[in-house]
Amino acid sequence: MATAEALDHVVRLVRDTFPRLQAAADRLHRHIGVTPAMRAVLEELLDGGPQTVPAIARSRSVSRQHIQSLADALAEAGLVHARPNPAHRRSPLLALSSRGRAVVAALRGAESPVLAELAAGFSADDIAATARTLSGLCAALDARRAAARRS
Amino acid sequence: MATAEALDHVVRLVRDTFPRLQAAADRLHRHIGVTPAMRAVLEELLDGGPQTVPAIARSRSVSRQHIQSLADALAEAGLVHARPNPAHRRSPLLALSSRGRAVVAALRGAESPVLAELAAGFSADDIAATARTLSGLCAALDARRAAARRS
DNA sequence: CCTGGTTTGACATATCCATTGTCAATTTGC
DNA sequence: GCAAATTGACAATGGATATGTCAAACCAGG
Repeated sequence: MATAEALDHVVRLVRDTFPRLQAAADRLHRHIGVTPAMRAVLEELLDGGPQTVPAIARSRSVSRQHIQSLADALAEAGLVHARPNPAHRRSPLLALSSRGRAVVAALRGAESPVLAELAAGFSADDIAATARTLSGLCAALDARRAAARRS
Repeated sequence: MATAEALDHVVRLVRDTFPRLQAAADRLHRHIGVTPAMRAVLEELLDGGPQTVPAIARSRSVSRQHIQSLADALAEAGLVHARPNPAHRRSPLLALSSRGRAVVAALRGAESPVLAELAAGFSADDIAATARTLSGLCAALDARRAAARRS
């Protein structure tokens, strides 16, 4: 079992790492004309198929209003389109357009050599342990948050 | 050596984890009256001793203007004070006030039981591997950024 | 059916993090 | 000393995200 101090260290590292990742990805996104948040929506649609705005918001634990504004921007840019939702007249399903698919592919393609270069510096075991830790941490934080919300 | 795919997974987890950590910390900070970014400055001063605004900005790789505005707010709140800098007349050293020290202590004290609870869910080895990975990742990203800036 | 609670879209407002740019004062390295 | 880098002060901007409100649509229980 880990100590609180060690976990604290990890928490701080996550906070340090995040803005660096954002900065590294930023030029790329700007160049292609999407923001990182928009990209996250595109990837959600790619991985999870067509979904409604509230469904995406729930899956990312953010407000539906925020996703709505991203979705509006993506629709205006022609990267997603709304298709009628048989299950709900007012809430259309968002689906990637072919341009949207191309944008995700372009982003991933541009990143993959960088990731490969960075990956060379790490052992597969450490990376696997990191993934375990972070996904566990996400789950634990979600559970706490749900508990807090109920009370 | 790790694969690009595995590292990509970790990158996405960092992006998922970060806002959850922010949200978890937020109520606490709001309650005490500092923002997470202000807290980071306070901790930098606690760990690194009195420093100038540009020094803090460099250590966190953010713009000095941003740190300046946080420092101004902290000074107004009485959590830090400027003391004359023997090495630079225009650029004072920021130091924690006793109230600032108390605020950091209060934040840490409030967090530590939560951290301990969360830490129980992880093995010490995984946490150590995670810390290694993230600090390596930060260093690699800093190096890339420095290289990009020079060119 | 119909009525009440829940979900949704649309719109407005606010907060925080962080950047970039500019100017004048200062410091520093040659 | 003088040119180049550093610094503080101010301004503008942008992005991620949260809340709050209202009206339309949906769903489930009588």
